[in-house]
Amino acid sequence: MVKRTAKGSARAPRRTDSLSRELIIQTAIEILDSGGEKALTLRALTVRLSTGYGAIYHHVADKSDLLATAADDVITGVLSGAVTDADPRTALRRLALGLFDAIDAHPWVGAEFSRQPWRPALLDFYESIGRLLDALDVPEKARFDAAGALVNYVLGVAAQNAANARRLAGSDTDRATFLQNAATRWAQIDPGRYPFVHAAATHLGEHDDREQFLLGVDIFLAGIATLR
Amino acid sequence: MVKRTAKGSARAPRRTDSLSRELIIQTAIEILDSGGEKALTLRALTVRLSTGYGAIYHHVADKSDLLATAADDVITGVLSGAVTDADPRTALRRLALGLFDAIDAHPWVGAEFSRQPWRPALLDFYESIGRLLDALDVPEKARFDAAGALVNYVLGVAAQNAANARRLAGSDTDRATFLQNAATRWAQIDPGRYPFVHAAATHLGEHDDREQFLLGVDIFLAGIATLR
DNA sequence: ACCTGAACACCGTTCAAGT
DNA sequence: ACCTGAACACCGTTCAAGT
Repeated sequence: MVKRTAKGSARAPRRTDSLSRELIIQTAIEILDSGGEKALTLRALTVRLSTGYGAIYHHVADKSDLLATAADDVITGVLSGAVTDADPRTALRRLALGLFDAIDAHPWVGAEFSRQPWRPALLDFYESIGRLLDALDVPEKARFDAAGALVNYVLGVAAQNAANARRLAGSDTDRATFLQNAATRWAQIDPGRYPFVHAAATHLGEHDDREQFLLGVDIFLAGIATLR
Repeated sequence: MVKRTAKGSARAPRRTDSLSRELIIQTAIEILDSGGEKALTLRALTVRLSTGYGAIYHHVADKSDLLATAADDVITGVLSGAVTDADPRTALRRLALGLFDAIDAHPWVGAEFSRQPWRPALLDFYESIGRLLDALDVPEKARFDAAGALVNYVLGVAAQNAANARRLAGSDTDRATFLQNAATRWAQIDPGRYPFVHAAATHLGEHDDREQFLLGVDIFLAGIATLR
């Protein structure tokens, strides 16, 4: 016997969509995207969903479950869109760039996967890398280690992006002035003791994170070619 | 007028070394090494040093200052010991391995530097890398990006080591059974859909983190050689 | 089954008060 | 100057109680 909604029409019928795991996770993603990892608190979630703590814990094991699932959700679509019909080198670059862009747009995802690189959501990523290395004639044993190294590189960049985003979210300076500050600080470094670091400060202002990332991937691919 | 210590001899003269920034940081390092990042709380520090909160905040700005300085302290000696008289390739491998071993011994240091890769304590590291790339005839512009990529790789591995250590510290399973569990979980992955990942599970048990790290460095150096 | 919200056991940090 | 420790403003998580 389903009860009729006897009081459903009192007041403006506040949408009746009850709480669900999916809704909680989507809301968490919104909070994370707009305010960063620090902004996602259970309190913030209860307010945004106008519910209580217990309601959330009924659908979600704990906060780390919430964060991990949110990260999975963001990354899943990105990786499924990867096309692998191009030549292996191009496909690998595309794959790495796809992950870079997704993490660049959602830095908290980078922090999460750098903590938990073995999440099932990354399975397709590993599998694609492995197959592409195969296509590049990398021997089986080396393929495993090479894939690991490449993933470490990608997630290393991811973690740094996340750290940068956290720093920017904390202060009220924007990216440009942040880089400016960093550049001037680096420029003050003693050129006698640290000639390379001092010279590097020159390039800091004009450098593009995405391009630098891609150059790293290229170095990697060139190195992998020697394993054949 | 310096007061004479009139009551200094009452009871066993409990060593008179008063609190200092250095003592606080050394104690923090001990706590971090034995219990991981989670174990370092202000409470734990006050107990271990038998003092109050204010005493600590008198010598240290806040907890992140404490963590950063502790990480600096651990890494400083390691990098100053690096010898650079070997051929550049060997020296680079040695440098990377030195950082790997230090972070392997103190995983929380890896987490910290992956969050703050521009700490002054890493200056010598960057400088050495830059000079060695110079010795390898890498053009100046590419040298900057190549150094960044290499650092990203090293710190990416560092972050993963830290994450693994955190996971092991949390559970009561040791490293061997942890790898065992991971291997069996990976082996259950559908070999039809994920042939590479499934095959990789075979190597998981016999693989050595340090060796895999070094192979990554070698791939990198081989790739860098093509930039000449 | 699904939800509420007070309560609990923690955090880092501050600050009036002591010596 | 250096230290004490109660107090504050937060956390994540639990759980008796409601529907």
